[in-house]
Formats: sequence, structure tokens, C-alpha cells
Amino acid sequence: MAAKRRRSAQQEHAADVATYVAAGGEESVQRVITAVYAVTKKLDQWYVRQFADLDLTQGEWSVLAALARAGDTCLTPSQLADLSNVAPSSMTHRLDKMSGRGLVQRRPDETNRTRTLVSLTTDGWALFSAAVRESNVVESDTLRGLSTPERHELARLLEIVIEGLDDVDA
Amino acid sequence: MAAKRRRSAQQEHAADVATYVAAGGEESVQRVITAVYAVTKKLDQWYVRQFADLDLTQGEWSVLAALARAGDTCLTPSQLADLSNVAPSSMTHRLDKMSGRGLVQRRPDETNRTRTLVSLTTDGWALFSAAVRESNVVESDTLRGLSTPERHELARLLEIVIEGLDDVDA
DNA sequence: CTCGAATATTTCGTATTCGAAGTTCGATAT
DNA sequence: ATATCGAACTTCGAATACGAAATATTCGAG
Repeated sequence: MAAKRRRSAQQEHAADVATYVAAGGEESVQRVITAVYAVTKKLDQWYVRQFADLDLTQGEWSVLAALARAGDTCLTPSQLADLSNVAPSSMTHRLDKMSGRGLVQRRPDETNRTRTLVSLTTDGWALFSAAVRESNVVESDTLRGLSTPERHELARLLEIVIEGLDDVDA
Repeated sequence: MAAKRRRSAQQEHAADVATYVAAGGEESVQRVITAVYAVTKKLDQWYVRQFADLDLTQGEWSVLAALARAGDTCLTPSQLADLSNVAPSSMTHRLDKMSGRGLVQRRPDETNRTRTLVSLTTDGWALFSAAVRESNVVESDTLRGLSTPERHELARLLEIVIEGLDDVDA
């Protein structure tokens, strides 16, 4: 690490891209994908530390965020598993813990009794809100090198990518 | 899911951002960060499926990629743990498996016998190369909505973010 | 109406991960 | 020289995750 500390993050990134290109990747693709992963990797590290203050793991956060984004709509354990990228069986235990802590509540779906509906409690909403405000600090710091127009341009380009995301596996 | 299928990924994304903003996040920040995570989440799903063909987990891939990016330089288990965002103790077992499979090799550092030096074998390099070429397919598909100039612009903006990444925790 | 297939969740055994303690080696101060 | 502190890796027990089988309910075909 100390040896690499002399090189700027830019140079490091450029060298990484070169490695992928040498292995058979396309330059214009690898430049973007490698950069995206460099950002999320750093963000993930910060989230772990930030959320530790709130006694929240990344897995629990993903459940909290999914339910918050769903708004009033309740979600099933299966949907939460999909949204969190984990196996359904893993979600069972995660929800056990979180409901035991009073963050979420489970209730049977009256119209289909094989289903269980999960929703945030008041405490769950409060924790979500606290987590958003905490993480916004590091996220904002992450983007401090970009002007407001640049942020909008970056968001615009990423949103184009998102738009085509669901069509790829088809 | 079926209910949400009518809404475009754009609208879905905009609603998610609105949720974070309502909880106390800044709009220009949340638009970018949420989009970045939407992209990596989808990519992660594809990686799992693609790498299954090569009998490779994401954890093993992160080791392979870290060693490949290091080039000729050997890395220690601690460095690999840092680069892979896992605990050192987890890396021990992971390297056991991978060296048993002939992908990496461990050898003692002559200058400091507390250290172990890890490097890719020929098979490890071959698997890395195969994985890059496989993943380049979906990565390329992911960016197909962007023109070449747009990809460069996206890369440029992300690289500005990367440049400031290491200064944040200070 | 009933049987069989499909869906949703949970249970269970195995594998992976983490954090803490243990072990070995290197560096520094006395 | 040696004693102590720190660094690097591993081992161990607990927690978490996964996949397959088990359970319960719904839906459709005959």
C-alpha cells in the first residue's frame, strides 16, 4: 500500500483498466465499469462504519431501504430477498431479527395465506431516516469534486444506463 | 413486481430518489448515488450467473482480480483482505481453497517471515482472462444505451470522483 | 369436487464469514 | 542483548448465508 501511495488514484485506475483491456475487455466499457466499482467499494466501506453507530448491518439496511422505497405498499419476504440479492431462506432469519428488534412487522396476507406481508414500524422509519441522513454526509463528501451541473450530467448518463438495465437479460 | 412493471426504470428510480430526499438526503447527491447502486446491483446479479459457468464465486473473483491488477507484484493475505473488503481470517480459508484448486500459490517472504506472498498461477491467469472476456459481454450490454462520447464523459466524471475518494476519511 | 402442479415460506444441514484470541516473527528502546 | 510492543497470519467459536427438502396454500384440469 505504501508503495502505491505515490501514484494518484487516477493512475491506479488507469493501470487497472489497462489490465482488464489486456485480458480482453473493451476500453470504453472497462473505464466506466471499473470506475463504478471503485466508487461503490469505497462507499461500502464507509457504510459499514457509519451504520455500526446505528447498530445496523448492510443486510439490514437493504431491507430497511427496500421497505421505505415501497412506501405504503407492503412487501413479501420473497420480494425483499430479490431486492436484497439474497436467498429467501436468508431473509427469514433476517426478518426474525429485525422484527424482534421492532424495526419491521410481519402480518399474514388475508387474500393469499401463503404470503406474509412485511412493513416498517415507526421505529423502522425513524432508523431509516437516521441512516439516510448519516450516509448523506459521506455520499456528499464523495461527490464534492463535482459541480452541480456535473452532478446532473453524471446522474443523467447513469439514468440512461438504468433505463436499459431490465432489457439485458431478455 | 408485476404492479411495478408498468412503470419505467426511470420513474422507479425517480421515486426512490424522492424517498431518500424526503428522509433528509440532498437531491443532487441521491440522484447519483442511487443510480450508481442500481447499476452495480444489476451487475452483481449477472456476475453471479456468469461466473457460475467458470465455477467462480464473487469472493474468489475479487482475489483473482486484485492479483491480476497487481501484475508482477505479489500481494499478502492482509492486502488481499483489504482489497476484497473481507476480514483477514476469511482470506485464509479462501486462499486455502483457491490454492488447492491451483489458481494461486503461497510462498513465504524471505525478507520477513511473518509475511506470506500470494501470486497467480498460470491457471489463475487463464481463469482471470476468461472471466474478463465473459463479463465484458454483460458490461458492454449494460452500456449499450450510451454513445462512445457519452461513455467517455461518464468515465471522466467518475474518475473525478475517484480522485477525491482517498481524502474523504482523512 | 378432487387431484396434481405451482407458489410462498420456513426448516435444516452445510459452507462461508466475522471477531477475538493465539502464535510467530520483526522492530525499537533500554 | 533482551524485553516489550507491534505486525501478520492462522485457529476457533459464533453468526450469517445458501440450497434442498418440508410445509402450507392457491390455482387449474379433469
